[in-house]
Amino acid sequence: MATIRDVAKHAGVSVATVSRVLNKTGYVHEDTRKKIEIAISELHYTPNEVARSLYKRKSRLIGLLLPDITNPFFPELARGVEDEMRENDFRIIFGNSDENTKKEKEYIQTFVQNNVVGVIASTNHPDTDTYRKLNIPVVFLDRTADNRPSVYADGREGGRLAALEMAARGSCQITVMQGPEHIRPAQDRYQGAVDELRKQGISFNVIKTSSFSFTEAGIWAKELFEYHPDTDGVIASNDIVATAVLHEALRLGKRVPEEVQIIGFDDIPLSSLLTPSLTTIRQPSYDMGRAAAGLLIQLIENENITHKSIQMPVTFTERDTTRKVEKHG
Amino acid sequence: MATIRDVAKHAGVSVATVSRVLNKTGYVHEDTRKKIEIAISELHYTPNEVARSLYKRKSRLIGLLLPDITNPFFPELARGVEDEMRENDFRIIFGNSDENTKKEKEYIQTFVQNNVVGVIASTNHPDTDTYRKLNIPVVFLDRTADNRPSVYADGREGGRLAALEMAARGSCQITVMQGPEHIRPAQDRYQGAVDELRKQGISFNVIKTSSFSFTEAGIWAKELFEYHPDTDGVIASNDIVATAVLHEALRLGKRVPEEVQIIGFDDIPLSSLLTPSLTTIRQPSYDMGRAAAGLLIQLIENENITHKSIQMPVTFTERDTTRKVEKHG
DNA sequence: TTGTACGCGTTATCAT
DNA sequence: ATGATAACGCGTACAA
Repeated sequence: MATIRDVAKHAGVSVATVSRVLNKTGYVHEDTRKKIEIAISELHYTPNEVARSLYKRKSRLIGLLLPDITNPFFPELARGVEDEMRENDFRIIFGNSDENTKKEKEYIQTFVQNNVVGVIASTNHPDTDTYRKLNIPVVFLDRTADNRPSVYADGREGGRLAALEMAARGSCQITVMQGPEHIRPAQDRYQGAVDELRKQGISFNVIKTSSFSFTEAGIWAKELFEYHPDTDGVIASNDIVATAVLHEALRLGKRVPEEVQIIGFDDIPLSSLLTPSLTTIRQPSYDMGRAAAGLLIQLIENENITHKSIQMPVTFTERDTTRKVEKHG
Repeated sequence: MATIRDVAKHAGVSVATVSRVLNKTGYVHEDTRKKIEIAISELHYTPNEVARSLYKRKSRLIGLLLPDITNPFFPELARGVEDEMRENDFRIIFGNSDENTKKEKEYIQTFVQNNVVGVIASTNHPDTDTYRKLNIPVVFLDRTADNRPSVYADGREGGRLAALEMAARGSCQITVMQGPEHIRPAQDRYQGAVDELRKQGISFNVIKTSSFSFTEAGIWAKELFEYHPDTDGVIASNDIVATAVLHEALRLGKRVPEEVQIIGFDDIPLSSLLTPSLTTIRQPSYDMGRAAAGLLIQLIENENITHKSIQMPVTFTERDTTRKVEKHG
């Protein structure tokens, strides 16, 4: 790899001058600029980001920490982050935390060791030293932290919407699936749904689920129809669980949506390809990723910005696991 | 952030000695080691990876370039790569190429600028200067390159298997979906299926598809049943397309697998949750990711290794979009 | 066993 | 308008 020195020698100037044209800083004669540009292209020179980063004590790298890219909700987020970052010439060091505090810490540490200029994290423990003592900007994505920049969807409203629409479509033996306790957005959804159901005086059952994994989803689904066989409406904690519930309902010979209605949460890409296609509360995941990246960039470029958070709207996305209804409301 | 100098001062020794204990190199008295270790932990010192990388001209970073993390096949690969890399203390700079040569080039360039020690790439153009002129190890993942280290599944055998099993289950009006022309593994599968079908003297139709995107998959599916309404067996180019075909078949009131059998390719996580669940040719994606990472690490640590490639086995994964059959063969 | 000093490739300051 | 040079934080000869 050619260095700035090689370029300088090749062009017959000093490294300082080369540096000036590279960074468009200070004055440099048009002719020498030309010479230098020629030298650069002849030697295929590209600046060493590492040396740059060492001197300036900041890189063009950001850290992205997600629970598990294998969960279909996260690739959308990641892609949003990536696109926005790429357009602004930032690159991403990526890690999966598995919601494991130790892994989180390790990743955050190596992020810092690599001089990242900012971090986007989806964590259940934003209020720990791991993040609090970080002296670079952090944006929390999907999971919120009070008083810290974050981007998340309105889970409560989502839960409310799900309950509202399900009730409007005539289910009266509703089972609400309560997502993992340690995942705040899951609890928000749950609360939103429960509040609305109570408000409407509709009785309901609850099934607790402790993860969002594909393999376990099937278990909760079985449990649901075993404990509450008369269920005629399921508000699932997310689309993965909803998919498992749909699968199980059909396996049991129940007609969907005639006998059982199902509403998911997230709107992952495959939801629309299921049969029947899944009615769900949509989160704008890709846009959330982009928004988080945009916010982080602001924070990076403008230290003293008011710590703002962005709550994204959710939308009831009607498909075929719910019955049609006349315009209501 | 504390530097090695701070530690040295704090411990009353020189930076060289501190460096020695950090890297476990050379001799250092037990007592001074103790002092230094105390200083390190008191100052919460962690070495600056950037300075290290600059000096050694190599980092602990590798570049991972995938077409699109939003395609459900890739998260598995990525996760495999990540797990193996993390266990070996490497971190990952990640990018999506969208199979776009320009983005690829840009990413590879910044990978180099950041001193990555190796690259894992899933590209359709491995035989370009972008990769050929790279003087760090590269492993091609999923997409092969002749004579260069790569990890990929046996697509041809997969196609053959699909045709074999479909024929054994009595479909005789088979439609084969031919994946995107520029994606080699897609063509391998296709060829494998076609060869077997020809060998068995079974007639078949072909539907060409030019992408693996969710949105377009539905279009090919519609096309399929429009052009070849008498199809009683579909060999899809991957699980996404298969899912769309299943969706469309059911929408048209066809019974699956009684009237139409469907076999996908990949075995993405949701395949088993569809109703009926999808029979498919499984690629061990996660293991492929791990294998690629493992191979890359070997290449990094041992320059002069014989350029080996790893072909992973595919397996017929029988579920409910194909009919049951007595043990055959 | 430990310390001094140089170099990794840049940028920025200060002369010229 | 341009050049010499001191940092940035670390690792390693070489000297002590």
